[in-house]
Amino acid sequence: MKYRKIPNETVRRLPVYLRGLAQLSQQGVFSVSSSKLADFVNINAWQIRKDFSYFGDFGTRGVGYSIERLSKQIKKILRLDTLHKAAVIGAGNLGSAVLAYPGFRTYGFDIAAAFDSDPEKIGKNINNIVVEDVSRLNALRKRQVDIAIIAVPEKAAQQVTDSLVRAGIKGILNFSPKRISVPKKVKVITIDIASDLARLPYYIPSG
Amino acid sequence: MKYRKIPNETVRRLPVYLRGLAQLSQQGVFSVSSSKLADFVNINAWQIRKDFSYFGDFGTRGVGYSIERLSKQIKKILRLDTLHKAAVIGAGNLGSAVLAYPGFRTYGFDIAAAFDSDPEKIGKNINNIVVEDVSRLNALRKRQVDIAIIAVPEKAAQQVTDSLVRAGIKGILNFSPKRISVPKKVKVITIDIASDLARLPYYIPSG
DNA sequence: CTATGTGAATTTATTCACAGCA
DNA sequence: TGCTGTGAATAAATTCACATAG
Repeated sequence: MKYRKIPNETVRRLPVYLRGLAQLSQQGVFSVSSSKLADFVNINAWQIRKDFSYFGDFGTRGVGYSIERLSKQIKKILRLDTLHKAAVIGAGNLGSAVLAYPGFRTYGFDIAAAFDSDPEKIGKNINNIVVEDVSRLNALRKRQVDIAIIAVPEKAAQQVTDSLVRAGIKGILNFSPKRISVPKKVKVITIDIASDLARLPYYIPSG
Repeated sequence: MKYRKIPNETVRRLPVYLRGLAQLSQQGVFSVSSSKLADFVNINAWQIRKDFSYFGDFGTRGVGYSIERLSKQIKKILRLDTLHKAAVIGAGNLGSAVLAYPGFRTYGFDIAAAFDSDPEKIGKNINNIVVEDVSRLNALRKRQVDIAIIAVPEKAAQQVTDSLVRAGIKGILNFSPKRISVPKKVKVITIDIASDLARLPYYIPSG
């Protein structure tokens, strides 16, 4: 293997592989070929092999990949081998859903705190987490939280973002459709639910 | 303009333009140039012009684009000019959040029904919609619902999908991380929240 | 003989640079 | 002059095909 820039699309697929491997592992399987994994996660076998090849030789020719070894490698690449603490900002419907969402455990995240500005919500216990006042966001640095999930109304998004940046947050999962500005050292990944829904009709044959 | 295949990525951006235009319109603006819109939605001006050029000549040289005209065109392309009724399957945390999500109105969707299998939830009123028994999914065809949003636990996803397909659903927004199989006439767009969170640490400098 | 790993070919998407119209 | 629309150039990602290792 020699060095090549890793495509963004490859990085996007790695978590999918990781989850597939976790499921296979739970089924008691120890080894898998690229074509088996392909069926399982619905991505072509050659794509899988190409993706892995950017990082090194993970498999054994004629045999396949060791699920444990491969999972460890992917976790390492994605930096999921160290614990990441995350905070949820906004304890409304979406924020509560995120707090209760079981899917994050798979990747080893610790959802460690929740914040809101509404006095009605502050102090409430959601899924074993007590909602704190959003004015205390600056304490996140000392609590070693480096990831934030923004689930606040659109108009509050930028202000919250600014506070998060000041609190030393390094990565943001943003559910607000509003573009948010951050210094370039901070990585933002946006999930724009309404836009995704909005392109569905395009693919639906009319009539 | 001459015919060219429309890139998927272009389709992905159209809803973003549409929302930007709606916001500008609300600010009382009637006309916008590609570079103004570029600032607003955070996409390059040349990208915007190229995207529009796939569909025809929307602008006026030297002037820019009429916001009303352009919005209408994009809605037509995305088939958002006809009403689409959508149903939410799963009235848990995520489903409830979706039911209450204000962002769909922007694109003219009518969230018309909600379903769950849990007797505790059936009959509950969430955001003015009464949760129905999931066994009644087959009535969706006659109610002219053509889009479904799946917010059920992973293990129920495929079964629910099969029912939806039988009920004549044409498009699915899928929040379940499990791959779901559908006949190819049905379009699925998946939002995989956990995977998106999982690639954040990759972009965060270690240490 | 099987399944990986990877150059090369192809396809897709982005970026540029500027001709052409208002 | 200002801003669109678009070929051509570049870059990125996917797909192929096969040499190579176990």
